[in-house]
Amino acid sequence: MEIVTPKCLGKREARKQDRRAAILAIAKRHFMEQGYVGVSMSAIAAELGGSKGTLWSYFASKEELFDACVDEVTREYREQVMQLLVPSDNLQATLCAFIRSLLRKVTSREAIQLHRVIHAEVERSPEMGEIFFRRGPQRTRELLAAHLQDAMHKGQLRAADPLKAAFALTSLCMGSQQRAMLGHQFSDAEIEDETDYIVDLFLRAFAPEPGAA
Amino acid sequence: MEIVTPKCLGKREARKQDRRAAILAIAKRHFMEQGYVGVSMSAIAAELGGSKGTLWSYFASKEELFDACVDEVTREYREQVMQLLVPSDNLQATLCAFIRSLLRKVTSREAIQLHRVIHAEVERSPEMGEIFFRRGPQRTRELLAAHLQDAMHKGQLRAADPLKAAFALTSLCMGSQQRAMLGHQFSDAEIEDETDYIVDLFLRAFAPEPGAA
DNA sequence: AGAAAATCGTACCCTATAGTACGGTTATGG
DNA sequence: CCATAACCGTACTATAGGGTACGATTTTCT
Repeated sequence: MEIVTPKCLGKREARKQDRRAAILAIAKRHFMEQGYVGVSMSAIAAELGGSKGTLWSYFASKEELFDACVDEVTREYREQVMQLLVPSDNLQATLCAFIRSLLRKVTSREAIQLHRVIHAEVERSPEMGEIFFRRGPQRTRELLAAHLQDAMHKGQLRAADPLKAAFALTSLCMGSQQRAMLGHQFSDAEIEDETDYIVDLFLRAFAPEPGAA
Repeated sequence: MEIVTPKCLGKREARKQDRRAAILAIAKRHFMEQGYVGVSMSAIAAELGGSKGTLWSYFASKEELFDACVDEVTREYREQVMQLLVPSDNLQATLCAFIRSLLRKVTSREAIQLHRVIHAEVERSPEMGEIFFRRGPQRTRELLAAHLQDAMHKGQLRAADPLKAAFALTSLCMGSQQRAMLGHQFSDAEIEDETDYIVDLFLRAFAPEPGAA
């Protein structure tokens, strides 16, 4: 039976996995750069180097390949965004670092492309949007919320619903994302300015109330 | 009869304009609902009722027709959004009314579809995004900024760059738009809550400073 | 009425592209 | 060493869709 054999794969199996990964990598790049309709299976097969029959032996249709790509890209994206929050003892510094990273991330070319593709796909399968939202932006906000709640307990911020506060803080970055999605390229200086502005605004809005202990 | 015919067009010209408008109306609906690639010229011609030749006699290509549609839709959209700010003597009430309308607008089905289509088109013609941004969201912000500047002069808000403040206020609505673009349907109650939350947050962040005159 | 413009219906061309078929070839495993 | 699974190359099918051609017909202008 040998269930616990993580890798006692023969060369056959190994090669198949490599091949599948190679196909996914190529397809991912193409789909993210040119969208679903902009990419032909023939083009992918051509770059892959083999014959079209081989490609179809791994993915039975264009849709199946595309779905696999979206799965992987969203997973990677989420994992990257989740790492942006690095706690420190200074609240303002923590928030600045987080917002700076988040702004960089959401205005990056790859994020723009991913959002574009996702948005286009929500039409075809509406549940995908909800899935993406819950596993992407929502998780980030939950993580951030936990941190804000800490700060609230410490009296660094006024008491409030931490999830809504996190939603507000990240929403403040969405204006920039909108501009990015409409073609604007942000410079480092712009990111820096925007970061400071957002954090300052947030800290004012959630400043501890004078009367509180 | 001659009811002050602003345009002494013969029936020929009149009919041509009607026809053109009819084509645009049909094409607009199709493009907004199914995107550029999702619509075939044959389908538009079929719904129009005539022959394909006629369609091509009005618009020389699919791209030309599409561009005309985007022009019109963005113009309508902008005009509608520009009317959302109705000044009153109560700042909070004014902002609430504006934000409520804006949230409703940016989460509406038609706005979502428009943004989707625009986003998809930025790839093909990057300058379109910039044009849309300047004539759409940016104009709204300028209008709002003028109003905020008034409030700042009156001491209802602390002195600050009004355009950046307007950008922040509208950014706060973008989180909701993101959710809408990912498929979430907002209820009236959600809009109401979100409105109150955003305006409260904004007013806290831009509260007049204690030391000021 | 008669010329001119627009329209119609329909058949057609051309290209792109998803997906298939198949016979020959190479690598893998036992 | 041989059976077999994967692979290759290439040619092929089928369909969709943008765009054209053209003769017949209707509508409008003068």
